[in-house]
Amino acid sequence: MASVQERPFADALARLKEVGLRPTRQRLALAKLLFDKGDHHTTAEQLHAAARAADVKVSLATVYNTLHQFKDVGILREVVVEPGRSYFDTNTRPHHHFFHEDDVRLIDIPDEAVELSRLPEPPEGAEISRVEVVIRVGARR
Amino acid sequence: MASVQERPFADALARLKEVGLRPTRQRLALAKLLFDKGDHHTTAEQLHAAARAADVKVSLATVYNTLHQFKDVGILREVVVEPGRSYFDTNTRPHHHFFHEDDVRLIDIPDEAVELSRLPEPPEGAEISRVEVVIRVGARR
DNA sequence: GTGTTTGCAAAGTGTTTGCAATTTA
DNA sequence: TAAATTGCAAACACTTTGCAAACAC
Repeated sequence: MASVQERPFADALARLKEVGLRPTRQRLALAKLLFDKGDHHTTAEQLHAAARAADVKVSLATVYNTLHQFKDVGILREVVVEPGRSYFDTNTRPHHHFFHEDDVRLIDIPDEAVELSRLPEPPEGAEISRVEVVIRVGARR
Repeated sequence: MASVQERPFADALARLKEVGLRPTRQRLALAKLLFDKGDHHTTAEQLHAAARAADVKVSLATVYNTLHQFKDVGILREVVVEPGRSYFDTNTRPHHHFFHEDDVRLIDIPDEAVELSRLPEPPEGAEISRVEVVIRVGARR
């Protein structure tokens, strides 16, 4: 089966309204591309390409802005694993990642597949905002 | 006490010879700045500034090249936590990091302070090269 | 209408590279 | 002296920004 998500009719428009972003043509189109086909990871360039491929006219600048707005309202998560390139993850639930160093690609690890049985105290005056586990993998020699 | 490390008289020259890098004036100076004062994290800019401050003339390009050479021979580790900026860690032993999002700073977590009691199988045909845990922290509200 | 959003092109940041001059072995 | 390294400046990749035109409410 294709992409039945938690919310069966996950509607881009409703989602934008929910988070208080004006549903402009560009934002709607990008939201569709991002959220209508299951969890995945994208870079700005990739999303921009996907938009072009879908005959959606959006400037790269808008793609960047939109990705950050989506991140700011919490419907997207930014993952940094490579110098000079940001990945955005449509899965905002707690989970971790494989980073395949050969084909330069992120793969989700379900939260339950990782168990952190001991964590350090955060530094004085600080509190933990997120724990990220990245497992770097490469082709088996 | 100051910085008595594993190898008491950790000598920059010896270290470079060990890894097969010609001990040039620049590399020696950078190695001293990096390894003579205990484990820490630096960016290229920071190291360049430290060099200037110590009256060592090195170009930024050489700092970048040197950091990567040091990384390639395994005496430095690259840590990516922020888009658009690489940190280099003089601690190459297994360990993890706090990333303080307010003052944009890495803090070492000793390996024993984190216990990963369950790890997923790597994807088909791949093998794990490293497991990185980054605990993002912010000021307590 | 009014405030928001877009797209463009320009600017910005961190990093890499080509190459002649310099240094090291 | 042959090979490696440096520094400069130019090039790069990715990202952000300023601002006038277009759009949403």
